[in-house]
Amino acid sequence: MNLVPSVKVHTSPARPEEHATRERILAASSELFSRGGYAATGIKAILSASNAPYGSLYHFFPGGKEELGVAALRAGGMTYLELVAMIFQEGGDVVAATHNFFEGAAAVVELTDYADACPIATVALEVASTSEPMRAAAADAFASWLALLELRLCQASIPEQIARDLAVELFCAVEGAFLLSRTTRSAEPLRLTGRACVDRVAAALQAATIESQHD
Amino acid sequence: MNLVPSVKVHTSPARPEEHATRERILAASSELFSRGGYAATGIKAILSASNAPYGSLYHFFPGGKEELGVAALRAGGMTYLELVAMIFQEGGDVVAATHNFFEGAAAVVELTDYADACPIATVALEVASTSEPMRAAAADAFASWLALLELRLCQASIPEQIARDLAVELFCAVEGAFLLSRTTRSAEPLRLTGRACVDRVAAALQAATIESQHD
DNA sequence: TCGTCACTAGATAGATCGTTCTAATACTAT
DNA sequence: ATAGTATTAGAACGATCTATCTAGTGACGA
Repeated sequence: MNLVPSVKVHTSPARPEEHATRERILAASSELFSRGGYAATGIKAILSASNAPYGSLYHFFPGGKEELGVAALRAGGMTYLELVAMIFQEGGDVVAATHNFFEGAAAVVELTDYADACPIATVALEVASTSEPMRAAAADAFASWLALLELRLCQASIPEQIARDLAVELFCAVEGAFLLSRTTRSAEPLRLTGRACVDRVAAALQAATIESQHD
Repeated sequence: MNLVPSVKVHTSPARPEEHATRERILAASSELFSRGGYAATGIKAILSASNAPYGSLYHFFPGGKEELGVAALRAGGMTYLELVAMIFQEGGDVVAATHNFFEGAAAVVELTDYADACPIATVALEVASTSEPMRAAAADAFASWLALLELRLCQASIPEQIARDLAVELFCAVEGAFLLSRTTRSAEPLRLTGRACVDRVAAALQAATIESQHD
């Protein structure tokens, strides 16, 4: 008996999320959905982009296109959550992080010819009134971003209630700027609202600091 | 010869935009596109919603669905421009107008069960990278709103450069809040960002007023 | 060695898509 | 009355959509 794993590892189901084909389908879906929307992106386009056959898709996603849409929203939500976590590091400077976030977003939008912005927004608006599972998945993704942002602002000594509101305001500013930037094919709205958001975070931070001196 | 128009007026081509069927198709398109998106809305759904046959659609919109999409974006842009003009009246209080705008939007979103928000945003994100005519139509609509908003802020004695930036910030806040409200099925984001925007307009107004006293 | 299971592969079905087509109807102007 | 134009009406077409189905492959355990 050979206790040592064989030379060829192949697709080992040891780790639950190691299915290469599944990941390829998911990555292609997330990208294509976020760019052209859910309804406009066909199954065939996803399969050819991920080099996978029909069989694999319905093997990994028995629920069909809608299950794939939910999974893609979740994947996009996780990816962006990690991006936010990367930029808004624990104990870091939230003002600088806000600046870096908007600058990074503006750079990405320009580099991708105004195609890649928010991985959720396009689909979220599309399905908000027509697919409850997908709407809920999008809402979960948004909520996870807001929760992390609120946490970081709190950790920067901003009061919880103000931090919560500020997180929503930053989110809305980013999403609105994404919309305007993609539509006008210009990164200026992102940079402009970025500067405004930096000012607001700085003001909230200063207000919180001054307030704490009164104690 | 009868110089007086006959009793029955019928569909008189005297006025260029009097085609009832055309208007019905356009209204249905604008509504359905803005709710479910461009790709997900079929021609048949539009025709049955507007009680019109195929023949009429391709008679009034020879360019097919894409021309209809462009026209719907233009129509939605005009409708919203009139709404902004209604709320931000010339010589009116821009702070109160900002408040009214967000409150009105929140009320509409709630009344329509989170279906009707921005008539442009969903389609704009969908087609930004795939249909240049529609992308341009959406950009034109956005630009017209921003221009009017900037004008009203200027007329309220806010310096032009600040007014321009503030208009973009307000736009982004509204659009982001629309996205979040529709996705989470709650009007709270709209009211929250509304309060923040009111504060910012008030601050810009006060700063402008104080600045003018130095002269 | 054989059976089992996970996955691959793509043909096929049935529905729906956007568009075009012919024909009929209504109204205007002469 | 008649010709001409605008509009209506929906059948029909080819393309494409999502989903299902059968068959085949390769790895692993008994």
